[in-house]
Order: sequence, then C-alpha cells, then structure tokens
Amino acid sequence: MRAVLSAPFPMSDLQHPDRLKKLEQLRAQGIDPFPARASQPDGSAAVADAVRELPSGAMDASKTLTVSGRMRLPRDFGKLVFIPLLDRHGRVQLALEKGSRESWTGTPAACFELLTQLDDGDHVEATGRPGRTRKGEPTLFVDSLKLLSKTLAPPPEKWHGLQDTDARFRRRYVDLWANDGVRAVFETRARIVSTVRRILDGEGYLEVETPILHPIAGGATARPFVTHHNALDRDLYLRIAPELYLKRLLVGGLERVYEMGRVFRNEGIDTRHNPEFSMIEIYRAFADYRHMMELVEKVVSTLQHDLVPSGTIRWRDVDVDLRPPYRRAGYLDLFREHVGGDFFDHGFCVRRAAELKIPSAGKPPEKLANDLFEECVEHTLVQPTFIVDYPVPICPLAKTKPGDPRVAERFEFFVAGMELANAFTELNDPIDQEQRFAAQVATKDEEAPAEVDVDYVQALEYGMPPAGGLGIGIDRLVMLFTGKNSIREVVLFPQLRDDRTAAQ
RNA sequence: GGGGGCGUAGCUCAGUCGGUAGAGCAACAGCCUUUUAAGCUGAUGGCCGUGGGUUCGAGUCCCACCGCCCCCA
Repeated sequence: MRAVLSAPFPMSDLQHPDRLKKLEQLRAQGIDPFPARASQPDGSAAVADAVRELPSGAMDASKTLTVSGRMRLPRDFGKLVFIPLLDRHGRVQLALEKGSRESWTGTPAACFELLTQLDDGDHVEATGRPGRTRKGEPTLFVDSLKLLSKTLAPPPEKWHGLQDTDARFRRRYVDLWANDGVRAVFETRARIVSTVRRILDGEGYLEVETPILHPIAGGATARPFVTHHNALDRDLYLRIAPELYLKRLLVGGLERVYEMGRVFRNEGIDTRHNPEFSMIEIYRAFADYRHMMELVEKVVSTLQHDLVPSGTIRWRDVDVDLRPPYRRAGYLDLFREHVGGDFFDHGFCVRRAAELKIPSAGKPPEKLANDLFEECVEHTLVQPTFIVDYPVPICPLAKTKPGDPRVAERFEFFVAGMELANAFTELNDPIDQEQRFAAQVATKDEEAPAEVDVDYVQALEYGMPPAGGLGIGIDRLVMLFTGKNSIREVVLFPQLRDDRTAAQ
C-alpha cells in the first residue's frame, strides 16, 4: 500500500488509495477535481431564509440558490440521498432525488453519477430549490452538482470528530470543521478583539505599530528570543513588551495610543503559557492608574454585556459574576490577610516560605515576598478583583503613590485566579528611570535587560506627560469568555514539540 | 522540575491471568424515496508511539526515550 502511495505522495502519510483511484477516474471522465473557478454562493444562511415560511414537506420551486462548502458523509437511500454541507454560515442539507414533485423534475442522473466519485470531506457546489423535508429540515433540492476540490485524506469520524488533543492542535485545519464549537471559539476571539478596538477608537486612542525586533529587550521581566540581523551584523531580540516604544509616542505627543499584537517570551510552555501570545498595551497622557481601572471595567463589562447576557460564567464549579463594579483590594492588605504577616518583614517572609516549602535562598527580599503573595493570594481571586497599590520594590516602572512612599500606583486585575491586566501610573522622571534601569542591569538576572536603554531615557529627557498605562492579556481574556482553561484552545496554532514519531 | 494518565485500523475505542489482533464508523461490493450517529447483507483493512530487556512466547511485564493531557511547584 505504501509503495503505491510513495510515487505520487513521497512526502505524505496518506493511507487510502481509494480516493486516489477516484481522482484518476474523474480525470478520465474529463472532470477536473481541482477546478480554477467557483460560483459565488448564496450560502447556507440563504437557504434557511428562503424556507423560513415554508411548512414541512414543501419546496419553493420558483427559487434557485447556490451553496458551496465541504460535504460530509452522504446518507444514501438509493433513489434519494441526503448530504450535509458545511460553510461559513453553518450547515445545510442537500437532497438528491430521483423523480419529480410540483414543478420540479428532480435531480439529473448525472449528479448521482458524480456522487459515486465523491467522498466525505470533498468541496462541492450545489444549485437547487430550497425546501423542507417531511421532518422540517431546511434542504436544498439539487439541480446541479459540481466538484470544487477533492479531499484525499480521509476525515475523522463524523460523530466523535478528532479527539486526540495532539492531533487537534497539529491539524487545526481539520479540528475547525470536524469538531463542534472550535470555530465558535475563534469567532468569539475575533469579536473580543474588535470590541476592544471599537471601545478604544471611540475614546480617541490611536492604534499604532511599533518594532517587534528590539535592540534591547525591555518593558517587562522575561527572557527574550534572540535573532540576528545579517546586514547590521548584530543580535536583535523579539519584543517581550511594546511598552517602551509606546511611551516614546507619548513624548511625541500622540497622547492616547494602543497597540494590539504579539509578544514573545522564551519561557516554559504549559496550559497558561505559549511562547508567543497576544496582548494589548494602552497609554493615556494626563491620566493615571485610576483611569486605567475605569477602562478595564469598561472593556470587561462591555464584553460581558455582549457575550454573557446572564452576567455569570462557570469556573471550576463556581459562578463568576462579571457584572461591574469590580472589587478593589490593597496589595498589602491582601498580603496580610492571606500570607499572615507584613510584606516588608523579611524575617517573617523567610519563615513563612520555609513552611510553604518555597525556596528562598538567593532571592531578594521583595522577590521572596511577592512569591508568597502569588502562592497564597492569587488563586483566591475568583471574582473580578483589582489588586491595587503594589510595594515599590516590585514596580520598576510605576510612580510612587502620593502620601505613601512604600507603595506604587499599580494594579493588576484578576478573574478566575488569572491575571488579566496590569497597569501603572507611569514613571516619567528620566533620572529616576535611569537609576532603576541601572539597578536592574546590575542584578545580572537572566530576565533583566543586559544594558540600560539609554535611548528611552533620552526620550524621557524630552519630557513625557504624566500618564496611565495598561496591558491586557488577550488570550486570557478569550479563555475567560469562552470557558477554556488552556491557552492552546484559544490560539489557532499553539507551539508544540516536534513529533518525531509522526515524521518517522 | 515533581506526580498521575494516555499513545492499538483513516477516525472513536475495547483488549481479562503473558498464549493466533477486536468492535463501531469510514472506505469497498450490494439492497433501500424523507434521512439527519439512518438501516440491512457481504468482503476488506494492523510497525499495538520508538528502542532495548525478561520469557518457549510480549499489545500486555521491566527499563529508557518521544509526544499529548491533567494536577502540583
């Protein structure tokens, strides 16, 4: 069998010569299995519209409609055949019928003949009369049938679809139509993205595009991917955050800017992390983190209104109420409540870390304390919550709160134990900024930048207006609103390890 | 990084105590004019993830590796 296939498909793993045989038969009959032209279809939705007023068993012989799409398994009754057809609107049923009804003479014999060469998964174009079967199913009674594209690989079983998660992600192009609900996730994702854009555009924000290739990977704490520019003969980093470029634009006077796009972090892969993921960063001049909190509330509550009319979603047996307003809680208060001591009490933190079996050796005090926070607090934040006013040592890019030198104006927004957003009142003092950058570089931490971004500091020297900045994790937002607990379910082509067994 | 689970026909899955590899769907040959997981008859289809080991004999037991999923850190 493999020998038969190795000639036409040296690179392929196709197991079924039956479809190849049909391909040859079609060509022998003068039928192109991959024609260059297709008619513009009316679509399955047009059939549904046309039969809206028709009773079961009736057909509107005065109308002619065309639908095109992927056919699924025909149900063959000899002189009557039903074929499900999938298109971008959904699905509709084709009927091929021998014999006449009303003013319709039935489906030509040539269509039945063609059908013997067609298979589950082929793309076809059908023209016919809209109607309903006796059971009321909207149906196109076919006058003509054309093959648009032959499918050589056998599709997954019609009932169970493609269950193996590995295969689903590697062959997403099959998953999207063979499994119910997958397409809907990505339609919801597109709707979320466009809703967020619409809100920001409506408030006068300018959408911009900044470099993805960065000479210095800054704006976040993460290990970057390294690449190399040949003509410049220098290494560049894939961006870990667009932040520093967007704030340069505030210096440039754009006042309200956002960028939605991909960032890249060279870290582990699990149910919440993909090496490339989508985020939106938003900056607004003459504003601070309070305005950003209002913006988060507006975005999430608008999405709730559009996508979850009931107001609550189910997360691990808990109802999460997404209707505003959202709870606001101080970081230091939450720390005291759930960790059981004071953030700045290093002795306490070391003891508590030992109890919780969290390694503390070699960590700066604020890093250890924040690890305790993440361990003890974050998973408790199921209902939408703003954590506000973070300790200064863990906020290198935020301004100190007026009247309280211990905390910085920063918040994170949590829902369902997931961090969805992170915002600051942005630091705009160039001297302070340069010192903080230098301190980061001095740690020689793998996740810290290797050098001070002097160009950014120089930009600040030209004067950046006071501003609020906000980042929202798009993938996590989609996970929340589609009820998926793995990022791989909301990214079309998630990063996977090499499948060497498949490649042989 | 630690623990658990999974990998068998194109797809979905069984496979008992170690003894000739199983079912449903698809595909193939037929029957059938209102089905929608249609039904019925017949005949097909296997590198049991990969590599070692134990054994007279391994899908099954042991070891290593590859991939995916879940939980924890």
